[in-house]
Amino acid sequence: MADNTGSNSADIFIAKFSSYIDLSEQEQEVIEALTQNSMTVDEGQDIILESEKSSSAYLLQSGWAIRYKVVPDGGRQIISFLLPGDIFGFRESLFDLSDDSVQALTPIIVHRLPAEKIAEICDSFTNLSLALTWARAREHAILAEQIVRLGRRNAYERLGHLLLELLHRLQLVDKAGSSEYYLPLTQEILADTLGLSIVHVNRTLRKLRNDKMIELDPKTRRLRILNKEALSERTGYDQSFLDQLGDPSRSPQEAIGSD
Amino acid sequence: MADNTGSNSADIFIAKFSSYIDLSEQEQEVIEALTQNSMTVDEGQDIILESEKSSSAYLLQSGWAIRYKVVPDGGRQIISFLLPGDIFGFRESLFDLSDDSVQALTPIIVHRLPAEKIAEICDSFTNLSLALTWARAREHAILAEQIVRLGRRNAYERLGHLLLELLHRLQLVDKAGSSEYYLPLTQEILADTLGLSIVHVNRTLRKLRNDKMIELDPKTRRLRILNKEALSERTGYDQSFLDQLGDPSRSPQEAIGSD
DNA sequence: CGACTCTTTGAGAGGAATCAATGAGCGTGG
DNA sequence: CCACGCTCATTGATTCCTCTCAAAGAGTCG
Repeated sequence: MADNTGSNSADIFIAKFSSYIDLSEQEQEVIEALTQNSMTVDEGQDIILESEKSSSAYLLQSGWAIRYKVVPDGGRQIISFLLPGDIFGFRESLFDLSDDSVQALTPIIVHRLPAEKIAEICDSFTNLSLALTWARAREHAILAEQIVRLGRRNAYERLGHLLLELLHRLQLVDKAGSSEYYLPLTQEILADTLGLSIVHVNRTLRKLRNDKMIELDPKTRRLRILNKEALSERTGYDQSFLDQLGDPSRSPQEAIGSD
Repeated sequence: MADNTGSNSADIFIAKFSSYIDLSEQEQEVIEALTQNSMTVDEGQDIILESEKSSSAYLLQSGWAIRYKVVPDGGRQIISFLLPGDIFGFRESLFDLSDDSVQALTPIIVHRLPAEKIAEICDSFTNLSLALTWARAREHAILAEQIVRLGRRNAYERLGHLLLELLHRLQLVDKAGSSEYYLPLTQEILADTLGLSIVHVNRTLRKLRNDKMIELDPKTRRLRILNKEALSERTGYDQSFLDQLGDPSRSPQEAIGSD
């Protein structure tokens, strides 16, 4: 799935689904058809607003986005990150319940999918319907992990755990090296994700650096995890929770290509 | 728990789905057929174990259960509560990823549904497939709320907010009065749900009592919320998040995603 | 009447928030 | 070209929310 010459924008989705489900030629063509017309959204722009009922689903081709909610006192809680290859909005597109908002963290490219289209496709192609169900299950597992992180871990563990999860998820779509990746998050975003204050995120990040767990240059935004084993151990990160969500037949290492 | 006269064990599920989706006579009969053979699980027993791959889904007829995960240090985080009318295990039944466990908090009655059966039904009955999708969306909204609760609220708000959510969810299945219900939770369960210590839950509960927000008798386990408006205001509880999940006035769009 | 489990209280420790202020990098306009 | 304004990262000082340790009621069960 190298994204060089002759590569297709559908590849990332096909590769992702194929890791779990066998798609027929025809089904792959359907995905290709869906990813022909892309739209871009600027950094900071909302794609789905909390109250607005959207009737589309989206395939995220590139860039990072967040799903978030605002609390009465003005605070914000980030529910989850959306990374390349992720699908979002399909739940809201069915019922009028987009209870949370989605915002681009970087410029992103998405493919919009009208609700009718999804319904149509799911009716005709069993495996695509299954792929959608799988994507939902995956999302659920990620949310459950986020709940554990917030409920039962301290700041140090939360941060380290999140950074490991992101490494892992990015590797599944070839967007990370074996232990480093581009992390386009400000400390404020991290704070709103982990239920911490910005100040405390800053201090905890320093601790991680002092402990030689990570290297992070605020300029380049390049994050390197120096000791995955130690950090996983220290933060209670269980790789298997995402392994299940990737390719069961091959080891995760194989999926890591150059980036 | 089971109502006697002429009422049917399928009623709770039919009523729940009907609040959002119009089921045909035939579809209602399918549900009735599914709820004929029930099994009971004792308090404290696990229904789905973390590692064990279960290939069934379950309809929860009566009683309370929790979905939880254990962390390396021995702690436990409760992901969500399962109340009468809820469905669980259907995600795990499709893929081998039951990443969390389910345990009965009270004696419960469930109806087991083999995975093949689900697939079969979803293929044949569009609305039942839609109902399942709806149940998943509902669950997602509840998890998102839990994330906000853990990430951006203090102990007082977390507790009050949870008690309001439970009141609301129980009302949707006729298991609560206008402002009171049976709460079969120990303070330890509350602590593991809200990411707090038992001691702090105890103190916060007392504060809620002192503030005349609630009445709770540890003996009878009867909870009464004395001032819903004040408590909602104080804890940032937004009733609409669940209203959307049970309000019959909204119409669903098209069918999607058979499984 | 012990052995449990669950609740309740007290005291002290500590993790994380808040308040406050400085520095660094960047784009824009005078 | 440099100053001003903006966002983001950093650090110090102080406060406080929540945890941990400890121990004592209270209800239940055999």
